[in-house]
Amino acid sequence: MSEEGRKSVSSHNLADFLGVNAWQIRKDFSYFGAFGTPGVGYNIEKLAKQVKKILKLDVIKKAALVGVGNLGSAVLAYPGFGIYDFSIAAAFDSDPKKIGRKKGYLTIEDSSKLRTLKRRRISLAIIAVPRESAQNTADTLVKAGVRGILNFSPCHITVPKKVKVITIDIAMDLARLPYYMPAN
Amino acid sequence: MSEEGRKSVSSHNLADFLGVNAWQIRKDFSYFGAFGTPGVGYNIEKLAKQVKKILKLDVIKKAALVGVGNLGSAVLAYPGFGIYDFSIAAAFDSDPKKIGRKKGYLTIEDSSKLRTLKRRRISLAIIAVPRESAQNTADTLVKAGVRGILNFSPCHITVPKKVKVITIDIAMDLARLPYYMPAN
DNA sequence: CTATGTGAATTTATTCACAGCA
DNA sequence: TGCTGTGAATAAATTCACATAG
Repeated sequence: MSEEGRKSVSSHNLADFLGVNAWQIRKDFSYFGAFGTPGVGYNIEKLAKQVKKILKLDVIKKAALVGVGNLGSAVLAYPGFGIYDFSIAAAFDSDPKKIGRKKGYLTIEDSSKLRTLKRRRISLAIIAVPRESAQNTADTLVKAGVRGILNFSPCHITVPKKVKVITIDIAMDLARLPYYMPAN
Repeated sequence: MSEEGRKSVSSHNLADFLGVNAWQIRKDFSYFGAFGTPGVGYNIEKLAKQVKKILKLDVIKKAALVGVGNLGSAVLAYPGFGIYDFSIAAAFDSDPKKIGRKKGYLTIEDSSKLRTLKRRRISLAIIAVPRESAQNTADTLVKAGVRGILNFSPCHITVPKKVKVITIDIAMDLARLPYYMPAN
């Protein structure tokens, strides 16, 4: 909306877009303070800034990718990170044939260099390695100071409480569909 | 647990595993009926069957993949579908260089053949095409009788009410991490 | 003695309705 | 007049506590 030159948006606009009710939008915002203008709506720039702050997206974050196979390559090519002010700042693999190769704007590094992440102030990582190596990779990442992990392996990963893991299990997401599909 | 030869599991076991409370497990199950044995717990085979039924996972489902790029290839190689009794039964691409090529156990078909899905009784699809073609692909899938779509493009897809779409936005999932990470 | 299943109590979330500001 | 922000009312989910079954 901001890119389209719009200046303000009402709770009703937002509600329609998201498929919820207007009062729900207002009530939710109100828990974090009052940042709208009665009779007008919410200033779009200001609202975006507030929401980013609430979601802790107000500092630009760098993420490392571990595993540059098919899935990892797809992550590197993913066009959607910019909108959240994220960037993939490093890519690692353990395959000697890949190490040193360029992939987009990044050079693939040896997985044994993961410990440099702390020095480079990279605190997020994406795990796109085979299931067998997922837990090992996670352990190494935690030692390297990583505090948030996005895990694409279909397995449970154990980490210290200070670290947050979000696992994306493609099969499980596919399996959610039938529940919402009408019979026949 | 079943594969490990265990026969029964208590609400407390399950709760520990999932990180919730035992009464929550029992209450949730109770909404769908009573299928435990007091003093013993839940029969594992029976429970799995019940849960699959509740989640509409009791019939084996076939899914089609559209877009065999990096992400699509990763989906084909994904080892986790079996546990939900799912299989990828067809793969499509619009790139002439890919059509006809084998990819694992599947031969890549021309996207213009998507309409054969109805005849082949495939009612689920995974969209792994570039963002620009996502809506078009979805429209074609809906015409071909598909009722559930797993969308990997970072964009909103509009479909008739009878069709369920689940969108996985990798960037958004990554962006969820900072909220749960302690400061510094 | 152990573990389920469920009413009742409690807590939390949603919805309403409207006062008040631009 | 249009839209926000919020107390109050309603609805829903969670937690407790215990009767009951193996």
